[in-house]
Amino acid sequence: MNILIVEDEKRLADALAHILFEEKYKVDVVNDGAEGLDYALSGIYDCIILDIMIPSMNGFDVCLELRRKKITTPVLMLTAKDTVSDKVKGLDAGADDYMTKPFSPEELLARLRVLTRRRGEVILDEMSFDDIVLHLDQSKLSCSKNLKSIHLNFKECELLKMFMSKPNVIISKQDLITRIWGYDSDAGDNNVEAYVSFLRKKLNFVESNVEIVSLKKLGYKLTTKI
Amino acid sequence: MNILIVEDEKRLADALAHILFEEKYKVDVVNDGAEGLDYALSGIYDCIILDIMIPSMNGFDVCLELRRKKITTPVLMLTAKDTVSDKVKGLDAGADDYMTKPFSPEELLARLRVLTRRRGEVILDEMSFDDIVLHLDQSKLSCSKNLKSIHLNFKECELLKMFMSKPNVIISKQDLITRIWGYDSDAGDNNVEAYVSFLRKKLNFVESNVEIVSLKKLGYKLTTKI
DNA sequence: GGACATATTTAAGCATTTTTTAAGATTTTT
DNA sequence: AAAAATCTTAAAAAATGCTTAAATATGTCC
Repeated sequence: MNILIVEDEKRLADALAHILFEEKYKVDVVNDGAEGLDYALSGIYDCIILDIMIPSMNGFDVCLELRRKKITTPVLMLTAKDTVSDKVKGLDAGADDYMTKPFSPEELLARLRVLTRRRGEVILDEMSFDDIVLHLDQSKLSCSKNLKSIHLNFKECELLKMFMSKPNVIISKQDLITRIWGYDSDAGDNNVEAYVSFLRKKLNFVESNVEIVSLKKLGYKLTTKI
Repeated sequence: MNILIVEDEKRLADALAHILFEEKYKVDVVNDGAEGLDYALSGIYDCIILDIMIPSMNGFDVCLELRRKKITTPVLMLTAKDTVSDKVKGLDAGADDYMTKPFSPEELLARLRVLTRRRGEVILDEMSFDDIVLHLDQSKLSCSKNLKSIHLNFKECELLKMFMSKPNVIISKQDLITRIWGYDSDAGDNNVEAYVSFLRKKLNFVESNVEIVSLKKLGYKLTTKI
């Protein structure tokens, strides 16, 4: 899970990053509005925590511009501006939630969970596609036809999660690397290839009807056989 | 826009209903948890405003049960319970937002707009012209008349993208080379010709009404036959 | 701290697909 | 009809991807 923090108060930003890191999020921190917009436009984040009063471009405008460019990444505004009219302005600029400082870390984490969970897979910590079910809480892949199941390790699980969140859509290796290994990792295509190979073996083991198809130069997609 | 209010304080419920009615929402009001769950299970609402301390079944349980039954209608919890742990409990029970009483109607309306505007709606990554559709997220060309479709490889896709972004306009081979092969590549006209030939074969395969016409010495353009 | 299990990365050889090349056929222009 | 441009295709070359096994790294238990 990748989070972008756009916040110019360094101490707060660091504290936030630390809290999120403890919760296993991957975190990028940026101290300036225009730069934040740049990062956010990459579309690789699962959520953006956005301050309003920041250098070079304010949070409202960053958010408006993001939405204008069709980036739908959830935005949580976190700011000292606590009047009702600021809240309305922020939410109407396209933010998905609005919290005022000082804030409770517990509440922030809960609201972050809301923004990063997908509709429909709220309580049951699992995703499904065709005949496979990915049990996120147990790191387990199973096939609903024959009830076979097998344990996935962390990276396999992340990878399958990405595929299952966009079935039938091509996802590039670079996307997978930045989302799973991190944008600054030195993992290469072969890392992805190796893990895809592991996953295929496990899809095979549970005798699923689902497969990972590769498209040269483009990436991979999850589809059903036949 | 249909809103369900589950709230046992009649006066508050009425006031809320009135505010929402003014904003052109259609509103149903229910005063009891179990009944609220029943209504909510219908799935017809665009948002549910849910109190926690209500007769017969509390709001947390209503929400949990809704999610367990795969109802993804957005839930906004509106309650006097204002501790952080209540907020966390509510949000983790599947609520999408949590407001405490007393509340500002303006803020409530803004948060309601957030929940009812369609976020995360799939942005179709595709272009179309006449009867063909280029699915960029699947690298696939299809014909809307007969639903035939065929996979395109990387360069074919780039090429067709260029043509479709400027239908009926002549694009020179040199332009195509610099855009697709790169300004410093040593690809020649024949490379373009070969790929145009591949694309024509595929346009043919899907029985499209669209063709790539070549104009000697000038380049190519995408047009409709007949 | 060491021994073990598990997870991740790396590397190499092989398989497959894409891309380029080139040569003969076809079309258009002069 | 000759010349130039373009089309089409096969097959050669290059790039990309697959799959392993072995090498590292990480974590856990005693």
